[in-house]
Amino acid sequence: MNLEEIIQSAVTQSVKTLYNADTEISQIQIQKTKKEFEGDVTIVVFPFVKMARKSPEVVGQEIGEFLLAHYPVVSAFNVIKGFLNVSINKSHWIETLNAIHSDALYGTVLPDEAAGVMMIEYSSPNTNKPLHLGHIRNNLLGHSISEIQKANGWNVVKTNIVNDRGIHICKSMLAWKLFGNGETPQSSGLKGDHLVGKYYVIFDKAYKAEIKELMATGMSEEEAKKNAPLILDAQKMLLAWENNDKEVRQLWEMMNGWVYAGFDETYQQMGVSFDKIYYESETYLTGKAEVERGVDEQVFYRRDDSSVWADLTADGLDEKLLLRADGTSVYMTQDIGTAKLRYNDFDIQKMVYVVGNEQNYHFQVLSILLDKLGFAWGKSLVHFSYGMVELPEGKMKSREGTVVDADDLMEEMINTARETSQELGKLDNCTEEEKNTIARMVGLGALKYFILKVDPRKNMTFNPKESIDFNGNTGPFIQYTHARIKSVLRKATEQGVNFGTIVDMQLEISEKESYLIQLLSEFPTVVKQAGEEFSPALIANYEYELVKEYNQFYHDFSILKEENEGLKQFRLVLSDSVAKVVKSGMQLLGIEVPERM
RNA sequence: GGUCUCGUAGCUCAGCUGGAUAGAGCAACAGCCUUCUAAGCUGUGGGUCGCGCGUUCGAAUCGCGCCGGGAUCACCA
Repeated sequence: MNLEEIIQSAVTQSVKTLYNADTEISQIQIQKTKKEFEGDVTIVVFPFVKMARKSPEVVGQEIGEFLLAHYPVVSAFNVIKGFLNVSINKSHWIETLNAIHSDALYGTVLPDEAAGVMMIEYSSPNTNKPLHLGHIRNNLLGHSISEIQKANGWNVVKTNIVNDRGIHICKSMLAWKLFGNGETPQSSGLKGDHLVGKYYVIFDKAYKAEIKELMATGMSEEEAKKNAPLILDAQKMLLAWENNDKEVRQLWEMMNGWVYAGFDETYQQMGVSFDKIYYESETYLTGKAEVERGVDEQVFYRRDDSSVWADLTADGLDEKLLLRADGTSVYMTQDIGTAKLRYNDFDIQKMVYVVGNEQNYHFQVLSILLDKLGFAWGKSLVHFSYGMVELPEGKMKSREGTVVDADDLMEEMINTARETSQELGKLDNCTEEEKNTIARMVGLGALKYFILKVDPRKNMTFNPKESIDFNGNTGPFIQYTHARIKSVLRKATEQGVNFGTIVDMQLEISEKESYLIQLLSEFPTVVKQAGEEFSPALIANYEYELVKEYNQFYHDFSILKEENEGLKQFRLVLSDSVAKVVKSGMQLLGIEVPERM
């Protein structure tokens, strides 16, 4: 029984004995005592006032006395207004710390035989341009959520669907063919995805110029857009691709190859990975076949022009196109095909799509369609819908060149971390290699924490002019605390100090110390909640609070210089436990923590 | 226009399954390194929780209505 359960049953018993009334669990509200009051946990007494027919103060007093008399974990209490503040026996906290310290996997649940597969799709890039800040949020959330669900006992399969076909990639291909002069990543030194992105931009410029020219001859904008030679050529190329034209396919494979090499580098730097990657070029045909099956089974219908539709009016939605009249597939078709392949490949119990909130409607529809097609998890698929990353001026726009490039940003962060370390002279005794490793950890830690600490559902603002902080509520602050603790533990080892289980349950520990244990004891609940709510932000904010408290403790108390041997060992165990929870919490965020910094 | 979503300090964000005087960080100002890492600690100032009504012993939190921002309602992905 954990503390909350103990208190719950204690309160139930008190109310029964004192007022002869039954209480439901939901009526017993237990919260952490606010800092300005004495005590560890607070019981809200208002719900019992009616049963007792006495004032809140009296009820609080009576329950408090009962608890104190009958439950040894309770060491004191006070009542303020309708709040019963209860102090918990120090020995309970020491026992709790011992339990935490001896549990190597503290806070995480290993998947057992019965645990199902949770497939998590994230990243899902197009192959026509490099990754940007929006993708960073997606990737970090996807990776973190995967780690969190693993910690909650799921067998997680991380997946990625690469949108490698379609008109967008043909645009880059065409521009490269026309204007590229055979440029390659090798010849130019450009990262493959950036090189392809460059030609996507070149296409767009040339295309716009053509539109302008056509409009000068009196054509309307709409017509010009449809009739510009470049777009017509791109469409021709797409058709050739679909018809397996050898030359087009070769060019496509070459340029996509460049992009994948580039993406791999970015993913590696970001620290994200996938267990299974799908490509739309390999799934869209399956999608078409599934849609045809839907027609056969009469869950979809075909119109006179031979386009295929799903009628979702019964579900309160519209009719949705699934195949065009010319038989080509749309976005939805591909997602159905991908789902089918995944269904065949894995025994999926829960499917999670990490995709921006602009696609809420799409996933609402997809869920219904998959359900109609008989996928067990269709109805319960999770669209982990996250908000956009915006600039102070609003949305990032590639046309206006305000897109924040993922590679650039990461590099910038790492450089800043390196400079900061240098200024502070922190790593003077380290090798170049160690310095680089730490700069990378810290720079990326700052970026990742900055993004993950905010509620994923909300839009967030990134100001490129203000660099991401390294002080305060930041990743480096948390990493720094870990490094600090590790430093103390190293010194303890050097001095031959051993610390393990605390045997003296009567140690005089401070409020700050017992509060730290209380915080540590919340970690498993936070991990569970983060899993249920799909929120890395809960972990991030928890980590911050823990570390903030620890730093106060660190400032106010001596550890190695403490003369009382029992206390010294207690503080080492406490510090070690904080470091452990900091590390595993950060690991759930995909952030590494250094031994020194 | 329909649907969804957000609005908390100058800025970035917590708190939202109703509970005490609404919290952090940044920025500003004032302190703390002969002591385990000062990327730290302490203090000061800073709020009509968008507005109004309702439910309640109690509302930033729940409901309704406004106002303001965003998303979406494609034979785009």
